[in-house]
Amino acid sequence: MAQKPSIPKGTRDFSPSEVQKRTYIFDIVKKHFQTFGFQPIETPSFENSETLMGKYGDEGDRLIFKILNSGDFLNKVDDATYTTKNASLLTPKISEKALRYDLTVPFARYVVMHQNDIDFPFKRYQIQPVWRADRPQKGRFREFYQCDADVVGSQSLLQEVELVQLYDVVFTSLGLTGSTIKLNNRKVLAGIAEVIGAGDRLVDFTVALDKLDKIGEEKVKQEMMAKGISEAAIEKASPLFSLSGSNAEQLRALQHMLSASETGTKGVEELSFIVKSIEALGLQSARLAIDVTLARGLNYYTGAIFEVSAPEGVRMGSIGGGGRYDDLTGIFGLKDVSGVGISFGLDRIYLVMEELGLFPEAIDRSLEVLCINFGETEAMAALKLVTSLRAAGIKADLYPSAAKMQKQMKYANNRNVPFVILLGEKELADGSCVLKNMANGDQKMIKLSKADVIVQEITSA
RNA sequence: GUGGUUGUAGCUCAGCUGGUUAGAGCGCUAGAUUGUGGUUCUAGAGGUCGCCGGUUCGAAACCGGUCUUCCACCCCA
Repeated sequence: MAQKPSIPKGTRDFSPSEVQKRTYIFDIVKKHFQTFGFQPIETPSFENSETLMGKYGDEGDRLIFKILNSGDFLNKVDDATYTTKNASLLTPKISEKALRYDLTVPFARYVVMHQNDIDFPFKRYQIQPVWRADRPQKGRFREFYQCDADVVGSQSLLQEVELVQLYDVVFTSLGLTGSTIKLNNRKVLAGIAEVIGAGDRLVDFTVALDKLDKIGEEKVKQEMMAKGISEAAIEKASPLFSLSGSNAEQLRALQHMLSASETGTKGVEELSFIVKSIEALGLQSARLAIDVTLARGLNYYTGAIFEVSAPEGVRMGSIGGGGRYDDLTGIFGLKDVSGVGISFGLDRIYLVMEELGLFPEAIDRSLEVLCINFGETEAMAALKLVTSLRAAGIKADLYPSAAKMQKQMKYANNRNVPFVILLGEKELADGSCVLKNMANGDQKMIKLSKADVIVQEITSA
């Protein structure tokens, strides 16, 4: 007896209607990337391990899927290394390649390798799957698509402004109105840490601060304390916990608080520029909100930080994020190339849209008309008709065998086909066919010579 | 990586403190209906109870392991 097949945890199969819906999202996103002047690139599914390892922190290294070397790979390991059973020592000896963990690091590698062929500023977009050996949860998979748009080679803050616009346009097009684009700046965070005297604890400070909306003020303070941040420093930072009001009000408060910090002041200026520009330009449906508690990975961001949260009432983590990184290509030896990018969490966007019922109803209409098969001679005539309908761009098909009519009709019904054509002995005799509207049951007799009338009926429905 | 949770028919799930041949709804197949689907009625097919091992006269149920699902943490899209 064959074993029941299965797929690895955290991976998914996509059925026809799911693929259709995903394609719908992809197409909208791509369309807007292109209207903003971004160009597509693709990179390999797997990279050399050195390219990826150490770029995402220890946690990241653990989550990278390593690919075992081919051949008799254990033979090449010396006994000493082998017997230590130390994964971090042994892994580099038996694995030289790893699956892509995100699109940003491979992109940095790409820019460095192709720097002579690229005209800067380079605006590229990339939509490809990435893999993480994470433990799956809702909206969290081990294989998922990332969808990034980055600009490298320009320090202008106008790029940040445009990326906010891009988020707005894409989410509006998808019908995901009412999403909030949260904005922060790494320099502001650094400034705060500096002013309160916890400059050396920047990462611990921001990681804790990032959890404010989730675990509350008290627990954040506890966590900061546990990480060794002094009580006095936490006391100085406490105005942050109750920072509220409009973007302008928050900016004023930050400006005041950070006046002693050069970095912090610079950060506030950058935030102000983006906020004012967006106010002047206007957004279609999204809201831009300053959120000083927004931290994100922190690993390579140096300026603006973005994060998009799903519309109110949907339980889902962020559906997009990004930021400014001043020295991403530096790790591969190319200095002074500033970049800024955003990412769309397509799998999560899909889940949110499904939950809110935002996909167009006709999206999985894979067939617009089905011809019933009445037998050899009728089928020939039907196929001729189907051919001309297809030439006119109609998704048409002929049932392949002269099965019972009930069966054929049921098939049409299950496939959600809006029209059925009946071309049997009677119709063939006077050169016509019957076009049946499956939604209301109406039937029309139409001459076979007038295929354009049939096309008209189908497309206008 | 830590703690918890889930797994029974194609799908959604019942199945009592262990006790005959494991059930329902939906779906599927066939018929009522020899040129008409979505409604109705009738009949039928379909399950080594996730997998491996253990306890027991007897396990879907109890125990151990493993895989999977979902959740919280870590981290993140």
